[in-house]
Amino acid sequence: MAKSKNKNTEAQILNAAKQIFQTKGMDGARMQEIADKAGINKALLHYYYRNKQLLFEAVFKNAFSLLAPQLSAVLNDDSSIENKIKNFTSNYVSFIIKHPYLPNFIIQELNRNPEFILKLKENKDFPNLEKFKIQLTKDVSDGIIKPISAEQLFINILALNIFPFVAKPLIMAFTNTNNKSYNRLMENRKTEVSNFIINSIKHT
Amino acid sequence: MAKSKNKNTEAQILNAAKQIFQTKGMDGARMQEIADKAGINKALLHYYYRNKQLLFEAVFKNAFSLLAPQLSAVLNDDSSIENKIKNFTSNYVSFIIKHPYLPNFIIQELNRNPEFILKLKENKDFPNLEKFKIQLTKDVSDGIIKPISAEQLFINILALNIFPFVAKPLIMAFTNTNNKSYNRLMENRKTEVSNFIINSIKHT
DNA sequence: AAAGCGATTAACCAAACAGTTAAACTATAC
DNA sequence: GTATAGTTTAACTGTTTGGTTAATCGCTTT
Repeated sequence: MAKSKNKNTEAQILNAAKQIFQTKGMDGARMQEIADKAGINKALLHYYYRNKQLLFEAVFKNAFSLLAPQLSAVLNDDSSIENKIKNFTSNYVSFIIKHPYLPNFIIQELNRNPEFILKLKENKDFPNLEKFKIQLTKDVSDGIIKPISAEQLFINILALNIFPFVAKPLIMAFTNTNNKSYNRLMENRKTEVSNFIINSIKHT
Repeated sequence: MAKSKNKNTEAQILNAAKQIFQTKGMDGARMQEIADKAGINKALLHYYYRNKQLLFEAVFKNAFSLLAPQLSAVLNDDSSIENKIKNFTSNYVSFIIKHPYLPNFIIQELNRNPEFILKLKENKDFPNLEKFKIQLTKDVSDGIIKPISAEQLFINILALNIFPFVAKPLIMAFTNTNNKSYNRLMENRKTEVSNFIINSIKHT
């Protein structure tokens, strides 16, 4: 515990920073608290990451790089629209359990600083709707799926999956659930949501 | 401008505080900035609201008291489920245009401090699902609506309506839209979303 | 063994910040 | 007009915070 130092310090910092930033946000986070959680001196934070802003950006980019592949997977694999929706919906809940603060963190910080996303868009792995759009247009003209724009459908998929986690405290209050029963609700959504979407768009 | 003082000072403070807190959050807001926006001395803030926390709570409760009736209206009026969904969906967009930062503010601050909602739940105007639940159960057993739990349907309605505003910067990036074209998308959702929901739940 | 060098620390600094104080201003009542 | 009470301000205070500095530690090289 005392001797395992040096090269993994950077990772320990990033990990501690992740926890603090994701729960408290940029403004609520304290460099001292991050240092404490990493078990190091505060000056060492500045040694590895010059200042708070750079440390924050490292955390943010790392967080986004976890979320983006989840979305790109839906948009770019070769299965049917129906399967894409089913897979994404069931996978997303499992993903969130591993990273409960992530979507809220990303949304909150992008609202605080919307220009930030421009940097992310330059990345070639940034989720892109083109393929999904072509596939959907074809399914619509083939009469498999009722007319709907790719953008609207994509927004609906994201909304139905992500929102319940982002607005968890609010929804818990409205539905009078505790943590346990809320998780049961979310577990049910793995199939509930995809059925809801497919019911809506599939031609009968 | 110089002489209209005294009794409306409190309102001016609350209004300035609203703008600052709702855009920057509790942690990002500065008492000095609120005082500047209200055009008064910082000490006067503490004269009317003893400290930052109390000023924040006044703003938060005020914000929530604007949102809650929007939801209670859907849940408690006497029209059909279908009409409720239609009305809420078209009204909500208009509501947001007047209060663009409101849903995000509430969600963000409740995540920061989930116990806060307990105070709000004591209020008798707090949105309640009971009536909606009874109505939906009846419609389901009458074969008008496909089986779905009131909680899940309610979550879906909220998600589809609120999420696009909460996650605006993110969705703008994914859909490659600017402010103008994004607003057009939102405008379309006034009918798009209610059709999407009704298509999904209505028995054919 | 000592020179060299990256990693780590304790102590420090200046700016930012929430909150306080005591005085000044303003209106109304006597 | 002056006493009174509520309102507003300038100046101040104590603390928190991001960031810096200079010294020390520990490892490798020679």
